[in-house]
Amino acid sequence: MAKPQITISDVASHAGVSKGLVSFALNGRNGVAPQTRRRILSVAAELGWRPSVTARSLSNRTSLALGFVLRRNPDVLAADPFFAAFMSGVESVLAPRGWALVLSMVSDAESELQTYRRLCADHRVDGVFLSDLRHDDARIELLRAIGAPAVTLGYPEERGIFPAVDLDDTLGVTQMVRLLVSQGHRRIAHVAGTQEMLHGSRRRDAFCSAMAAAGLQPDMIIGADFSAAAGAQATKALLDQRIRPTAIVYANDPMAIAGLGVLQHRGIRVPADMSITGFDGIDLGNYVHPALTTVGSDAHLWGQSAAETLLALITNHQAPDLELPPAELMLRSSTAPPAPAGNR
Amino acid sequence: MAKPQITISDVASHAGVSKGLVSFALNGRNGVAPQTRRRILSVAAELGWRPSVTARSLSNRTSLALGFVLRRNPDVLAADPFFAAFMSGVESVLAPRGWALVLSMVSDAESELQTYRRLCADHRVDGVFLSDLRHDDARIELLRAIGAPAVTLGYPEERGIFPAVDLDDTLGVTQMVRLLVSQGHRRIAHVAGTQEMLHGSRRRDAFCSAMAAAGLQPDMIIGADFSAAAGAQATKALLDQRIRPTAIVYANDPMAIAGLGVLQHRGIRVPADMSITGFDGIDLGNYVHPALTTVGSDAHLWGQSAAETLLALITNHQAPDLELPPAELMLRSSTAPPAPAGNR
DNA sequence: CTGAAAGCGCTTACAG
DNA sequence: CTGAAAGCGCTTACAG
Repeated sequence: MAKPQITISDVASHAGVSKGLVSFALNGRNGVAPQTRRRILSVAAELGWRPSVTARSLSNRTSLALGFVLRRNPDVLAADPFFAAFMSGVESVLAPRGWALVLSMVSDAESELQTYRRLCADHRVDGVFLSDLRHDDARIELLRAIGAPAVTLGYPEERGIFPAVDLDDTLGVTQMVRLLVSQGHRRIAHVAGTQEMLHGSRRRDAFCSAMAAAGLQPDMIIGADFSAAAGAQATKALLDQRIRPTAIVYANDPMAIAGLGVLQHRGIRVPADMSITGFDGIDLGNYVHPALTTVGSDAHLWGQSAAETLLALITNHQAPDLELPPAELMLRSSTAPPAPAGNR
Repeated sequence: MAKPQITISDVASHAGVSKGLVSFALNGRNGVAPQTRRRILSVAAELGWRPSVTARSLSNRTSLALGFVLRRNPDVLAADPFFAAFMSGVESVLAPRGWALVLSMVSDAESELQTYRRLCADHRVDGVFLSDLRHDDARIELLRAIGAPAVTLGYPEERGIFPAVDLDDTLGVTQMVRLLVSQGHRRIAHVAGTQEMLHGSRRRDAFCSAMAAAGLQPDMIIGADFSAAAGAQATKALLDQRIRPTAIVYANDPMAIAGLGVLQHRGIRVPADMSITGFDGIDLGNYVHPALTTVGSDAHLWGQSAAETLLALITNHQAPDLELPPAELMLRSSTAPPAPAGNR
């Protein structure tokens, strides 16, 4: 990190021009003779000049970095495949352009807001990603007030403030219910995710609608929080009811896998005695037995699109909403027609 | 991100001193009368002054940020609980001090080196974490040449270049083997992790030593790469051998969970017919059936300690190696004495 | 099309 | 103990 750093002045003197011109050439601004520009650029390349990000930031009030702050229980996060894939998508657009990703992990709402505030006030980032949208999400108002560019993953309650990159997850729930209904299930339960989160309540609502559409009562819904522990708990509660469901639609895969563990523990065969479905399409779901039927979304693409949208917003001061292909049903082996009534 | 930013000059004029003095007061350098310092600090607080990170970086050649570059298959990463917990540990020391974490995800060795080089050359970070150490790890030499402060997770092959924060994982393997042996197992297999990685080969070596110590041949070792897919594959290979093991020690939890799926699929009862053990202590392991006996390490503490060590290295230009408490055996339900011979 | 100069907001010798 | 000034490495009006 020492190294006799070569600067714009070196390039300027070697090329026999002023620093200003070098800067113009570098940034592709017009007002530089094509020939001069070429000369400058080649000198810069020869010298191996890397313009200082810091110096540029100071003049520009720009940082060439994007921010991501994650408020999550580490256990839930660890089991969640979303972020690794999402971030590799983000990186795939940032790296080639020389941008960086600043990541923060926080545990509560207060430090989450604090972190966004700090990141922006310190000009550490030029824009931020907003994930895990919640009802009455305080982050939206904060960032609007600060005037920070942001992109939301999915639509927030109030649209139009920031561009959204959306990937529909309700269709998957609907398809799941239809699948189960078509297999003959009538008593279908739902183990819901955190209801403060938009995607938690959205999946639950989609479940209710789909049930209603099939003429069924969505009366077996248990609240959980996306964690494996809660998934197991909810499953036990469901099994202890007087009337058991014949199928369970979980709001994410880790809860489904934990539920599967409970079912196996109680000697309930999946899918013969009970059908289950997950949500997210995590890799491990492919390898449990039976392989988990789930809904998979392309998190890598999501990250890529969100990064592109945010970059566009930063440079153009506006960017359109983007609708990604909806999450797809991944039919595997964890559902089957319900056992004949006598078998229960 | 607009906001009429208040600067050191504002503070200086309000306090009736020069910018230099404000800077001295802020940075706790001596040469400032205690009373003056107090006045300056209180004016700064009143005005709500946040010294510009960028400006400071430019003068200082310092960035107040640490770098983490991750080279991983997103699928493997997603199933790995390590990084979420590790990073929350890192964050817990960075955030209070106003430092940030710059995260990169890359897929191959070349872009990994490239990323380290860029991060350091651009002064985007003041130091970096080195995880997933490999044999002949090119990153070590690169960072040594650059002169970048770095801390390694675990000891690299050549010690003493950078401080290491180590958490022994061989003891856990040894205990695992001893446990199985004490339960009567003799044919114990190992599904190994990526051998280019130090922790992959280290766990394998520990397995061999422990077997040898028990007077057993470590002749049932299958190579895998820490992914669930490879874990399933390896398990099938093991089952297709003429002589089957009675227990399988997996190098990580996702492989063990995938292996469990294969065993269940083939109707092999765990632990009655086959004992299995994992490694890492991921949350989900608690909820599969049977709950996975594994070895758990405190990744949060690891992150915290690594961050502290790296910060110390940056400010003091040296920091001692740190040895964390070894990973602990988490005894759950996936092992039992082998079935009587006739039962196979 | 090009140059000289001021400015971004800090830090740090150098004088006093 | 304190002030005035130069410097970090860029960018950007402003002149020509």
